[in-house]
Amino acid sequence: MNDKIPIVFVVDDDKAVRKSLERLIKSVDLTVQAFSSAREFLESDPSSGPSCLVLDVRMPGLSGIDLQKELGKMGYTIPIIFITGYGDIPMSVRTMKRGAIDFLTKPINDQDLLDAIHRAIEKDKQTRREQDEIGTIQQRVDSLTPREREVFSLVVTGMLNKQIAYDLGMSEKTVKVHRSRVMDKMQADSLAELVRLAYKVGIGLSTR
Amino acid sequence: MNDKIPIVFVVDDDKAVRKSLERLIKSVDLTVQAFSSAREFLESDPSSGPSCLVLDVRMPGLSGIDLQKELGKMGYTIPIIFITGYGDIPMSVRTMKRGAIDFLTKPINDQDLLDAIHRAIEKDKQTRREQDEIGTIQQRVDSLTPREREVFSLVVTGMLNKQIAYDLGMSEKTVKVHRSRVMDKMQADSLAELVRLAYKVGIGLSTR
DNA sequence: ACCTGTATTGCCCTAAGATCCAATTGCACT
DNA sequence: AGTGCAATTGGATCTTAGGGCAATACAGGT
Repeated sequence: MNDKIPIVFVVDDDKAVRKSLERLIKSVDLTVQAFSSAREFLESDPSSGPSCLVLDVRMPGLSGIDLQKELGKMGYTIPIIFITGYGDIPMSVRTMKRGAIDFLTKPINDQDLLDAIHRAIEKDKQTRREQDEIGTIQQRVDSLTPREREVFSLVVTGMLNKQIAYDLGMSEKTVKVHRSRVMDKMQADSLAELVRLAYKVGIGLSTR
Repeated sequence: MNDKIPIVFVVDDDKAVRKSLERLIKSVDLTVQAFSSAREFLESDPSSGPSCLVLDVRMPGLSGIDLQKELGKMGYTIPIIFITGYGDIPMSVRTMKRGAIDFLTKPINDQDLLDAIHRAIEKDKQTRREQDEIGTIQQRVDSLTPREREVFSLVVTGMLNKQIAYDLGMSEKTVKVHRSRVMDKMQADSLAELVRLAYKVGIGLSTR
């Protein structure tokens, strides 16, 4: 997934600006896909590879700010670089607080934009790496039966089979069986590994 | 440590502004300490309790921006809220990218500032909690002998005593002794706990 | 009625970890 | 020379974990 070619999305209602940005971005061998409205971007397929979004703040219909909020609500984490001709400080600060990578004012300095794009893509790659990893782990957790999950969460807190058995009202042997299946399904070859996996998906933290 | 009374530091060269900010902040039962220059703040004792910094961007001598950079270099993580009468977008964005909590323009809206202060203090509390925790763990790690540390880092990757012994060229018995001491010194009562501790100080991650 | 998946438990055996006691070696510091 | 710490190893014992084999029980779906 991470070895795909990065894509830079551009959303700006001004055709001349889009053309100019596309040229600039292509000049450093990045792939570009431009949209003339936020709506259009929202209706496109989300990228499966590393990407970022160069977004005009001010547009008719859904503004860049609105789009950022919308993507946030939807759980999208694509890094955003704002560009604008008519911004003010409170606006730039709000977007930065919401996680924007950068907020550039026109006239845009080409190098600043390209730097921001590269930072954004690196960040997206990192985010995707992490999300891929927890996604894989979560799938394994999902494959556990309810009982296995219970045993799992107690095992990773460091409890002995004996204690787990008492807690869940079952025999020690049963715990062992579940425990063994958990190790199998989670593809962990040691308790240490299992604890690490649990940590990443936030299991067994209730005891702290 | 975290139960101490929060302190709000104010750094502004304008006496009238300082007075006004002090009044505002005291009105919500927070403790304030004001400085008239960045230098003065830098030479004061760092706060041991939760705190934040309300900082004027523009000042004679070391500016607010400079102070932020300086604190960054020194590894200080105190949350900063900038206030300014003469700012521009690039400046606000740079400070936000460097981690500022907020960037407010004059005339300052009282409620906005108080909200930012509360966010900042909450964030500082959280940071301190985390740093306290890893500090405690690190102390324990430091109390380990070199050999114990080696065994430690291999144990938390899930290796068996037998394998560790082979890797380090010692007998299995010796590994057990070190392992036992590690558990003692780290105050871990289970392997799971030990792995968690290691994770927090970044030990045993080289294998991933 | 039959099959599958899940949950459960017993018995037995092996491997691994935890503890206690005891002893040797090497190094740095006094 | 003597002390103290770190590293090392052996032996004996006890507790845990893990796996194999077998069996029972129950719920759902075909």
